[in-house]
Amino acid sequence: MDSVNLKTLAKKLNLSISTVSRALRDSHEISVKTKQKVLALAKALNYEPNPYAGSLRKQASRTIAVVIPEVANNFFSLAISGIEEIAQLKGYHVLIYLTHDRYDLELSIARHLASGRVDGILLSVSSESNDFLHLVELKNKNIPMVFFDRVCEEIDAPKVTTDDFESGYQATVHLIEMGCKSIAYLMIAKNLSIGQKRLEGYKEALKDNGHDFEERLVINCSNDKEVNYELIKGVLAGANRPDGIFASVEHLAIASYYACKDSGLSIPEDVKLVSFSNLETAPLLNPSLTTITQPAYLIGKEAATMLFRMLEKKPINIEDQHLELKSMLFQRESTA
Amino acid sequence: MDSVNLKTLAKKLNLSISTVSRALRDSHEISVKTKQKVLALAKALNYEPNPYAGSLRKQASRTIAVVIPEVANNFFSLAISGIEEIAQLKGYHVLIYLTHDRYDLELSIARHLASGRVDGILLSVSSESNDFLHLVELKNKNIPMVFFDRVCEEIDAPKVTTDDFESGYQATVHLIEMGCKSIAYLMIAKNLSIGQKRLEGYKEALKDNGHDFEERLVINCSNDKEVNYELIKGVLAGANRPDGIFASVEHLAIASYYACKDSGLSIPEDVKLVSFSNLETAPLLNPSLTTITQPAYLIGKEAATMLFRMLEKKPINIEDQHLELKSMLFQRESTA
DNA sequence: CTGTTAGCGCTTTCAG
DNA sequence: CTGAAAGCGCTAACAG
Repeated sequence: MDSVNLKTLAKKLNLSISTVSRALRDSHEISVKTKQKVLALAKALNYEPNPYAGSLRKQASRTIAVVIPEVANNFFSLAISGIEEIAQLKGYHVLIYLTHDRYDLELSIARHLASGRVDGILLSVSSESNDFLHLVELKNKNIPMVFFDRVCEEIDAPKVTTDDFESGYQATVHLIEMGCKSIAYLMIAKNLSIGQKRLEGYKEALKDNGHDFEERLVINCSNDKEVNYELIKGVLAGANRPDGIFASVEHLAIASYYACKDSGLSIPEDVKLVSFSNLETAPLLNPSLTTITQPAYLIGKEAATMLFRMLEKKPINIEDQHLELKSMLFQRESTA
Repeated sequence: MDSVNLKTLAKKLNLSISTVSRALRDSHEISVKTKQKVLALAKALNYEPNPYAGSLRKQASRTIAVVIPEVANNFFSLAISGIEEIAQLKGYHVLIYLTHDRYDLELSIARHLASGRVDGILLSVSSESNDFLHLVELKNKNIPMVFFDRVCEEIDAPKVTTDDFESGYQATVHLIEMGCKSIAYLMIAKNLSIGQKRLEGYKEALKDNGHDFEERLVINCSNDKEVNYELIKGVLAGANRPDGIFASVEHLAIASYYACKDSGLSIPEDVKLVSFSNLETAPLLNPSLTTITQPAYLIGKEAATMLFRMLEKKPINIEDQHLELKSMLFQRESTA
């Protein structure tokens, strides 16, 4: 209860609360002398305005929410870095919410965020969410929202992603160039846009290179790493096993790695592996691994920047409604 | 301005605001009938209480702050996961602040947090901070605070870390057992407790195994990866270059990796490398790398649990004032 | 240039 | 069991 507030300052200076308030906000209708006195005392007493009083009064919290499936994943870690940097620059605070890819959590978080706790939201949808009414509701509350990476196509809001189609295409071409005849595509939860887009790139690349598309080579993976491991092992055990694997996300590459190893297959001799991965060190640690690296940090920054444009009521160009940033094919050595 | 609040509900139900408020908090002095009516309407209208009004009134925000050097680092990502999980369980919100290892940022963040924005703080100090007055001030404000990983020894607050001495010892013994005669220790910014503790373990292990400690083999590294790279290259170029490297943090291992490569030295033939790393995949990707993995997720959980004990005014056992969790030496193959 | 006052949405005495 | 009223700390009309 020793907290110093406007009242404390006002009393000590024999001024009214409003004068002190205005002095601190450097209002032009306060004399320089008074301002100095107020500032001096405020500094001396380490005055820090109560953020919640301000938020209540102004109906704005200078806080944004970042809602993501998980953070123990290089992509999201880097994205958060980018987001936090922009937020700090703008004087905003960042709340983190993890959905663990669970629909129920995403739902309750979304519901809660309608309370006015935040001025804006950066969201990457969870893989379990088929239904997105909760997001529509949020949008209807007029809370600015930007999707990043795992976007919700059905909602009209700015989106920032990688060039998923293009990089799916590149990855596949890469495997074909390495001599693969039969390439498996490991797909992340199939209601995610990224999995779909990358799949389309994969298909197109096959077509353009005279390879037949085979349904059996599209492996629908889940969030359960054990299950995925078994699934991949099954694929590798089959009669006409693939000689190339394209993992659409990092943890599927890891599962593939184990699956190959435990099946007595070596990478890249028996099976060539290319994967999305934001682990910059992966190809360093293992030259035989080709990765597609997303500009995660940049994606975070761009998404945040977009959100702040909305918060500042600045217009957003139509071509920026869906920003697609280029990913990079990272290949340490040619392993022909 | 379409937000539904207590007034809205009260009006529609011909009840007073206070009755509605009490009904929603399930107060025993409200009739079951009224409660049901209120709850029903609240649900129908998607009522969400304004968090800032509550925080202002109750002088408590159900929010904690996590202040860390960076998030694009597996240790902190995992720690955040642990923290967030506990927080969500307790119905708390999590604010993230990154210091980028800069003292000035840590200072201004600490200052701000004295405003009452959060009920408690989880902090990992930045490597640039020699001075910790700002943290003392925070403590004097009686804001519960728990240090994790990079702790501040000088402040009397609960701490959660790994067994840094022990694992420094283990890592060194490991290198000695691999046959190293001359082991370099790459130390992170020297005012960090973790670097010191690990160094002590290193020294002790040398002593216990009849190796002389050489000052020149303790390399004081910085936060600048380029600089570290050059530093390590210099060490490797010297006349009596080390045949073993113990990297006290992950990014120093990566720098070593590059430095060895570019010096024409191979790992582990010429130089054995052991490093702290929370990249579970590192030894998988490269079997020659031995890592010490911290239980990052657990550290986050324990630190958060401790903080909530403080928030709930529960006593903390003296032996828990500094929790040291065991790290694991992760070694894929014996590379003798 | 400064002060008075109302009110943001909520909880919580205090009255009935 | 329900209502009236005060007040958390701050901002912003409105007065002077």
